[in-house]
Amino acid sequence: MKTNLTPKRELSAQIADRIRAAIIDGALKVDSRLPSEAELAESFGVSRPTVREALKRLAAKNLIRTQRGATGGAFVNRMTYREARDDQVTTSTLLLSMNDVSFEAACEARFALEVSCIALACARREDEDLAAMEAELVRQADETITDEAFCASDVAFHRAFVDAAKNPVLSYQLAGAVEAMQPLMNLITYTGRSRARILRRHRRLLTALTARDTAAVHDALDDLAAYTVKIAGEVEAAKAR
Amino acid sequence: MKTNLTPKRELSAQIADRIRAAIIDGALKVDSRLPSEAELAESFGVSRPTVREALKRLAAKNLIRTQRGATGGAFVNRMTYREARDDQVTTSTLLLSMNDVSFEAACEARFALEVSCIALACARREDEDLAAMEAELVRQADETITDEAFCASDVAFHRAFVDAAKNPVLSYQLAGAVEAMQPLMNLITYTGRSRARILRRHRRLLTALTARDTAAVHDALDDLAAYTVKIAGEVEAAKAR
DNA sequence: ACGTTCCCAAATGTCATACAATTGATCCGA
DNA sequence: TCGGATCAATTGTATGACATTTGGGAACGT
Repeated sequence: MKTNLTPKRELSAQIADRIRAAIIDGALKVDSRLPSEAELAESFGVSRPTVREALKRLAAKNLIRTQRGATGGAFVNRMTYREARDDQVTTSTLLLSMNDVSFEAACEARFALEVSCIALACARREDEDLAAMEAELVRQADETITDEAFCASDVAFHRAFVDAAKNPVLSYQLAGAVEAMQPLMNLITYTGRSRARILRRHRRLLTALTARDTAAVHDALDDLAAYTVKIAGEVEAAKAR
Repeated sequence: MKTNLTPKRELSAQIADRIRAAIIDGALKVDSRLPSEAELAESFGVSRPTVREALKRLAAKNLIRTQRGATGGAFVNRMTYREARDDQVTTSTLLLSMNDVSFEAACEARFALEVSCIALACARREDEDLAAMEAELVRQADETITDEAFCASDVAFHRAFVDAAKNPVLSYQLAGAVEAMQPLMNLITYTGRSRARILRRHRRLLTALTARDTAAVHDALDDLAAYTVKIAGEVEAAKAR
């Protein structure tokens, strides 16, 4: 972590890269303390503000946390599923909103990914998973909730389905894909009829999952994907008028 | 973006949050220029180093880019698939390495996710996709390459398969899952026999994709997943001795 | 000997200022 | 008109100082 810094790129970026590399290859272990800012500044031959900029870059990525006081300093942060997921959601959301990805493409990816946990979910789902999904269906049946609340419940329903696969890595990956879609889904106005149809398909999915019937879950998901794209198209057509 | 800053949290973090929120909700559009550091410092009532720490936090997340010179400044960055993917790979890699995720769980998630592009890949694969995969098989057949090179080619083969689905959102999501596994895969020593068996399964997958036979691709993937877990178990058992 | 209080040292957080480096724009001259 | 020197704006870096937080230890009293 001590080779010379080139004057080409920003020093703070190079220093951040060095420290990140040290964390990734295990030279700096979780919860270990980095040298103080003054020591880092001297060892890299730069000023303290430059070191601080480097540390802020790492803090922004949740790689380190800082603590003030006598025994304070910068510590290697244990990456949690929660932090990683939140990060991925905002990144995915921005990616979709900034690159005018078509609703169809995003929707296609989202439902395709969800297919990947069908087999595992059917094999491992427990009563509490079914209960969580059922609770969301109750919410969705309430016709007085807003479109945003309906969408949020939709997302929660699908996340509960994903969690039923009982694989945290899979949950983490899929949470990003599913939640990143929500802003796009929120653009859709849900009529009473479309809500009823979505609810019916959700119900069908839950029933199939309860029966551990992978083929039926697959059908329900495909059906839901097709209907989602369909009403998105209708909304867009209506907006064009 | 101008409400008062509380003295509780670090000022640079609060400022970064404000600007990030402005970007996410669209108040700051892609490629638009932020006020100069001096102007931001004055408008937030803080010093320039503090503003710079905030900007570095945003730069670390690829939300902005900075440019020196007369017409320079900080600009809202268009999030690219490439940047988002690289980010996700390092995050996923750290997540796996720091939380002692079992090889089985990670492997299960990885292959489950790959299943999601079978249908699309079979429907849309073009000759160039097949050629890219074939090229990797040639590399893997070379018995003189290192284990690391073999793993890298393995990853490239699967990425080519994913790309055949012709959905950038899907490619982005799966690239993270597939590439994040590479460090774990690198721990495995590939004997001549296991390489031959992996190669045979890869060949089988490619043949099925060429024929657009979804069921056969599915079988090949399942077979590959099972074999990967099996040799990982053997390697671990060997290490235990 | 024990507990409480107070003070201090170490570290991060913030500020002010200055200078260096870069880069597009402008002006001027041939 | 074109080319080049100059300029001004902006970010990058350095220096030094002070504020704030926080744990630990010394001093003190009981």
